Amino acid sequence: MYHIDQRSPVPVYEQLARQIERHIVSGDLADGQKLPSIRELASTLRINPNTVVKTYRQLENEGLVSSRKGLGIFVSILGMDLEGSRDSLFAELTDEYVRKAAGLGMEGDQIVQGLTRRLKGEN
Amino acid sequence: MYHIDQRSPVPVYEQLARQIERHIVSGDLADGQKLPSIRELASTLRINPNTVVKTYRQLENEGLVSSRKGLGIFVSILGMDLEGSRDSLFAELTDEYVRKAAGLGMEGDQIVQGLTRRLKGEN
Amino acid sequence: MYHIDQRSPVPVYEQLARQIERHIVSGDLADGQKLPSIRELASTLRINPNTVVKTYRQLENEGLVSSRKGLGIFVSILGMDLEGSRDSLFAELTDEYVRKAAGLGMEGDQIVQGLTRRLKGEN
Amino acid sequence: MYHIDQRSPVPVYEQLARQIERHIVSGDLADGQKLPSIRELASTLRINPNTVVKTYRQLENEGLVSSRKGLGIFVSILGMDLEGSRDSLFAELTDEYVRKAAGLGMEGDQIVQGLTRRLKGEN
DNA sequence: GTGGTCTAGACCACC
DNA sequence: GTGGTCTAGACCACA
Repeated sequence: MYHIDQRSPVPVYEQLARQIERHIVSGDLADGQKLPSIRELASTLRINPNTVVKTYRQLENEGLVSSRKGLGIFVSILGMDLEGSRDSLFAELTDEYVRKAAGLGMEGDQIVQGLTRRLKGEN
Repeated sequence: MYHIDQRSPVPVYEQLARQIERHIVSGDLADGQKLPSIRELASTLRINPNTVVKTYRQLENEGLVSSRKGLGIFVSILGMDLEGSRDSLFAELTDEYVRKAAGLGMEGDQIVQGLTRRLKGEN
Repeated sequence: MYHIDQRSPVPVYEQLARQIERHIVSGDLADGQKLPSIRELASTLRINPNTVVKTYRQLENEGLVSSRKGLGIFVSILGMDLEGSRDSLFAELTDEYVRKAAGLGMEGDQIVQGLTRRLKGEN
Repeated sequence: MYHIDQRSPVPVYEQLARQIERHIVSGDLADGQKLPSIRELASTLRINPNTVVKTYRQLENEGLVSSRKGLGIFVSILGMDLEGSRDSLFAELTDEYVRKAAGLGMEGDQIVQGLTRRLKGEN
């Protein structure tokens, strides 16, 4: 479900938070839905439970989830502009992608073509 | 010339190495060309010379540059498949991009459309 | 356990890496075994922790060890041809030895005899 | 004639000095014999003339050669115990060899056997 | 506690 | 001037 790269310099809790954030913003995780328990998620991803705690705390600080003692962690996005957030995150992703591809000497059309080909599984 | 984000979790020496790598692989820095001296680059980027040393050492381990005492650091890509490296790096970038966008609930066509729109500056 | 010659032109971190490499390749340090912590080894050898970091980093680049944050550095030689590495290292040592002895005017038999005598402690 | 490893941490002038020392001690270079001129040796080995100067100066400090202005550098080993020096240098070489091989888990007999095999070109 | 990064500043070898 | 090594000491992330 989630993909963790232990060797990445990006902290594990950060990688996880960003992935969950995308799932929430995409609507994949609906409002009010319960997230996996800390122990369960830690066990599944083979990471330290403390790391999951940190992830959930961060998401809570960002106002994406809220914890209810004894019950668990729940998606909590009342009144949030989901579509706006999604577009904003996608714009960030895209800019980073274009910037790095530009560093490889590629320009607009080439990037689009390269992406299209890759999506078709041609290379 | 190079852009360092001090707040990124990616180490400074790694950010720098990846940017120089792209410049080399893109052909922007030709074989045999001299890179900026350690002290000069450190001064320009306002980072410690040791950090630049670490960057150059990493590039040397990757076989992209070679250092000559008293002379400097030079691009050294004899017998390297530049085009292959470029394609490989682009494929990595693209896969990461697609994976993250997929987390936002987007599929192939939507991603291409979103990228195209962004490149046209429509949003 | 390890012996560092501060006056040698060979960098301290390199001396240490080569000695640990031999211990690993010889099987003295088994796969998965934990190496001494950076601070501990630095303290024992009376060198700066950063120097040990450099040693461990080099061994990691060579694929002999792998580090896990908060846990330590571990021997990691999955799928490595240990015996081949050992033979290769021994061949290097031997060639260097023979080359230098040849510079002293000694030939095959004399070298073997000299070595044998020295091993017996006769001189 | 002489073999220089530019990537070695051992300074070039030191590598060269040790090789010439061995040639002198072995009798290969007899007393009074003229060494190659600085420019000639530098040109042959493709190193900086200053480096050869440093080598010759070091050998002079060790009392193995003496320079005569306008004439050149000459082997000068009057009254030296050549055989003793040779044995001493060989003992050093051998001890270093045995120590490193021991680090690979090899003991006396194995080392002798390995050396013999290598000399016969069997591996 | 662990490893990892970064800074500051020193000294060395080579050109 | 160049790169290379080492020390000292600080701060961070992870377990």
